[in-house]
Amino acid sequence: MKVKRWSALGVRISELARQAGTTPRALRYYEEQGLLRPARLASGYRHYEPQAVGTVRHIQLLLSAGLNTTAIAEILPCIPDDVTVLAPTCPELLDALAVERNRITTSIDRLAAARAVLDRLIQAGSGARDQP
DNA sequence: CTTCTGACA
DNA sequence: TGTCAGTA
Repeated sequence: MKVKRWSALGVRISELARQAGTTPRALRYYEEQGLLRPARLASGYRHYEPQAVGTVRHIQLLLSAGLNTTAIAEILPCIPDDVTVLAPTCPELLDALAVERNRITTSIDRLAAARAVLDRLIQAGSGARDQP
């Protein structure tokens, strides 16, 4: 069996990006934000462990949930490397998540208010459109 | 050829 | 986030 025994436990940035469905640019950004801490090869290239794929997916999920990188940096360490589905590990995590939930609720309220303004504008102008 | 850092839009 | 430059 001719396996690539030298990198059997890790991949370089392009590979991880491919496996996680993202770009090398994003992975470097995550690291800059303290979300990833890849090892470095003698060449200076970043070296990611196999479980990094899961970590990146967690990051993307949290990002899509509206959390900023700072919040994710605090939450990530509460998630086991091998976990498949996101599940609370630390009790403090629940409080942090509640804070984020409130942040999202506030955003929704602001957007709803903005939509209400547009609704009024649209209704006020609907008559002028028929008889220009 | 791939990646790295820094930088610009 | 994409992309370019100049390297290693």
